[in-house]
Amino acid sequence: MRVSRFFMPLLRETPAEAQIVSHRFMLRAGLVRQASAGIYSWLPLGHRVLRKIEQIVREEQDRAGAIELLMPTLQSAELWRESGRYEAYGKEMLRIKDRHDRDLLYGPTNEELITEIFRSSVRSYKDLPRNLYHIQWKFRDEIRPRFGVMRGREFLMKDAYSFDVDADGARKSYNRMFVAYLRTFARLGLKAVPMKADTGPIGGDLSHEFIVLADTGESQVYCHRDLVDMPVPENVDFQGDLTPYINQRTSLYAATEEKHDADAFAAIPEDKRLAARGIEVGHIFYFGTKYSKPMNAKVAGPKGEDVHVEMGSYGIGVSRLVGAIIEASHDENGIIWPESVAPFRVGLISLKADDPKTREVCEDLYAKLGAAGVDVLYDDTEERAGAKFSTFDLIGLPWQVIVGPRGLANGQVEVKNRRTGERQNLTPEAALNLLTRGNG
RNA sequence: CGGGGCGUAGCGCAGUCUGGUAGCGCAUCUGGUUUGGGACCAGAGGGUCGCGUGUUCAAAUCACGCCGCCCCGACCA
Repeated sequence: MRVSRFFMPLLRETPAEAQIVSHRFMLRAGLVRQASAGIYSWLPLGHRVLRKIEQIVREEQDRAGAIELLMPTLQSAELWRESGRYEAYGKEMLRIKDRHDRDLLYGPTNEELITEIFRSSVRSYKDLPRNLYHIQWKFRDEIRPRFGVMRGREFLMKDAYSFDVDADGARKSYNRMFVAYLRTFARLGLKAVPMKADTGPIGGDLSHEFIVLADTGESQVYCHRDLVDMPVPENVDFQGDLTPYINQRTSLYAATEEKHDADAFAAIPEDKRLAARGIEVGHIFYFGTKYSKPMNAKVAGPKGEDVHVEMGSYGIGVSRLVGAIIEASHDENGIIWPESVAPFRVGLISLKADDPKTREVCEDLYAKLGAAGVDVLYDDTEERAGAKFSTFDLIGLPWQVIVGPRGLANGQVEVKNRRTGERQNLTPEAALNLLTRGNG
């Protein structure tokens, strides 16, 4: 993509409403624009990041055996009356009437709808287990939206729902999501710690929140320090026994404030105690028959008896993750994207767009990087060099290739790593080689 | 929803107390000089002062009502 043809409205000054660093950078770098309180338009740069996160989430859900579908944003109130939550949910739920005066709602979550889909189609325990998920916009009419996309009213969420014939199976489904989440957050460049959590209005007796540690986090959390850098399971057999991965983590203390046990925390060796702020990026629940009973979701068991299915639900805040990643990865100059979610992998900066030699080298690199499958944002404008440097540091692409007459006099371009600040002077061929390595 | 604050050009703000017909910086456009870390000079464009009602010869400024947004608290992926 050429900057001269892209749509990337940057702000040089920070809008007054942005209080935390991720919100400031998201506005300044042109990732989002607020449409109204807690509701955002995603501009091209932000949209690319959102899609990349979504894709990683999708791949790890699929790997763990979950199956994607797509449910609507608007739901009929009828189903919610069945579960009793139409009354219970309160003002957080946005209620709408259609032209026939029928009650609709903008879904804050989808347990009722997925249960309806399941109960109308599945009859036998032989069709279990199943885990169905979708990635869809949700709306919760927060009393006070804040922190940009971290606490919006409209947000993109991955929510999965598991169905099992018994509690033992449900526990296995829960464990599969637990491990899938560890892998997902690691791929997003985050250190997320699973913590014992409050189940809230969704209910149930087994629940973990996945917390990214950040000073601006909304939750107070307590855990054993070793959990933070614990390596992520590789080459997982999701059909096999996952309990060792779970036990490894749940045997160490980790809890959010609601579930905090001061005595258990004090039992941790002092140098391993960690009390910190955190951002909740995922939440998994096992809630048994909470919805299958009132909504009568049953299958025939092995002996021909009717059993209410055992369910769990598993959320990841996709749009919130954009903010969380920035909170966890930035410096004073701007965002530092992990390679896996960067809107472009490489920024190609022409320092003198009207110099024939500079342009020739840039165009050649742009074409060859593109041909090698590398996402490149090529600044071909006639802006001044300093402005371009500031822009690219702000938008945080992992690599910058800086091309100008001064370097080309020695046959070299400069490759800068955004995270480390490390610079190398290389021939254009060597730069190309470096940036296409390991990029299929 | 309770408490506090803000709404004036795309962004950041001054002007409001003490009414007199709107200004600064950045951004934008034109011309010129520049050109490796947010250039300089000259000129230009851009504002129903959030909306409505009222007071007044006259309202960004005063009064009342409404709307929007932000911050602190209780709730949440």
